[in-house]
Amino acid sequence: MSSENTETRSRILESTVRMLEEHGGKGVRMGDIAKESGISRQAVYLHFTSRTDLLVAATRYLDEVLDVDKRLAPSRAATSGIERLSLYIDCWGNYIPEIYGVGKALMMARDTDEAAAAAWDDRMAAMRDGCRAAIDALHADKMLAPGWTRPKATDALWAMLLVPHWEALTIECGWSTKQYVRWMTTLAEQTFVRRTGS
Amino acid sequence: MSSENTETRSRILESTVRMLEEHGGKGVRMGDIAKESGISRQAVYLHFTSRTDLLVAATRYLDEVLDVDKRLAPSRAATSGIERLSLYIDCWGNYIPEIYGVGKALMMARDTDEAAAAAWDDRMAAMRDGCRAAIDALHADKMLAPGWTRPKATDALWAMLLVPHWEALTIECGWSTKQYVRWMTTLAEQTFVRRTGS
DNA sequence: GAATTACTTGACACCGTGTCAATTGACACA
DNA sequence: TGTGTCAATTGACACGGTGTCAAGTAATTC
Repeated sequence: MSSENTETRSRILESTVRMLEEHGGKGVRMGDIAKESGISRQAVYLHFTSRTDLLVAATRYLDEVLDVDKRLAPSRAATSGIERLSLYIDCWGNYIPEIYGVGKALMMARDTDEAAAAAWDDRMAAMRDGCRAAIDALHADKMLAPGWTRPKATDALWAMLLVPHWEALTIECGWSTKQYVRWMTTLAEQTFVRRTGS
Repeated sequence: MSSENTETRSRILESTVRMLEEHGGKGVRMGDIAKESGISRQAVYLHFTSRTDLLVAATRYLDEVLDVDKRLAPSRAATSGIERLSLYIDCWGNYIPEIYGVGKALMMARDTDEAAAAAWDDRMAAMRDGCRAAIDALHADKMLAPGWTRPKATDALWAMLLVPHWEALTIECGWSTKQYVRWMTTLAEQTFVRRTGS
């Protein structure tokens, strides 16, 4: 059921993403999604076994639409650690606002639903891999700032890139995505890149 | 009702804090608190109008117990901006683990309860005041790093000190409070304190 | 014309919060 | 000895949202 790819299934996913985006991930119920899809509430359960299942599918769907792999390509192709780091942050910083609605819904579902927690943790683990890769690249260049072990640097980079930090700066403080990306890049570079006395 | 200070009321508050602490703020229901207080569920509602009301009262109660004002005194008495900044971070970093359970519960309640959101925002605004004061002190010393306006620096400091960042580093990554405080202090200093070419 | 598929309708169980009304037991004061 | 009051108890219930179940419908296919 959740593996098929019917027309209706896609409509549900589209509505879900649209509504979550619109409402910042908050207060969107199964019934609302059904209505938006021009379908009965129960029909949604014909395609997704639970709200969490739907949310998880929605993130996957969105990742496909946004072509995450393509977006990450530049960072992966970087020739230096510094470049890799800044391209990764750029990529991530522009990605967050696009997945924020769905992500927020999933983050909130975490509180009560074990499966949602696992799904979100999984995504964050993937993000962490990106951080680790950037730190490793820096290390390979012998450009990792002194005082850091690679795991600790990965922890620190990962933590500063998490969604709530973005949320605070953009949504609460009103920073633009551009400002956010600039600041996180600066912060990461001043933190993790060895200072060469030029 | 919520202003009185009966024996039972205190027992409820104690149980609430204890249970939230124990369970990391998750999955503690009104009935659980009642049971823990040796009281019926309804009796809790005799002292607190709602779960949110109870949570808010619990944070206040905890602040009293922890004597927050006293803890903040050293930072307030600092004679330089740098000192103020680092003492504030030290204070905050040691405070978070003690209020984490209650804070987490309040943060989670935010999602569905307007009043909880307001209460938490209020606390975060207070924390922000501390940040602003530290940045202002730095500025007064002409030690605020170039490139920062005071509001932007306040935003950035505030955001990096938010609970989810602490949560990621300590709970998810396993850093100790000491490590967290050291790192946040370093991070804040390297970010906001002007570098004097010594 | 019978079976299959996708969907609808409506009822219902479960959970946790919050409300209500009737009752109990203790203490106070007269 | 009663009367009033106060804190708390008991049990029932409403509400909102998720998830389940069973019966029915309408279109497609063989």
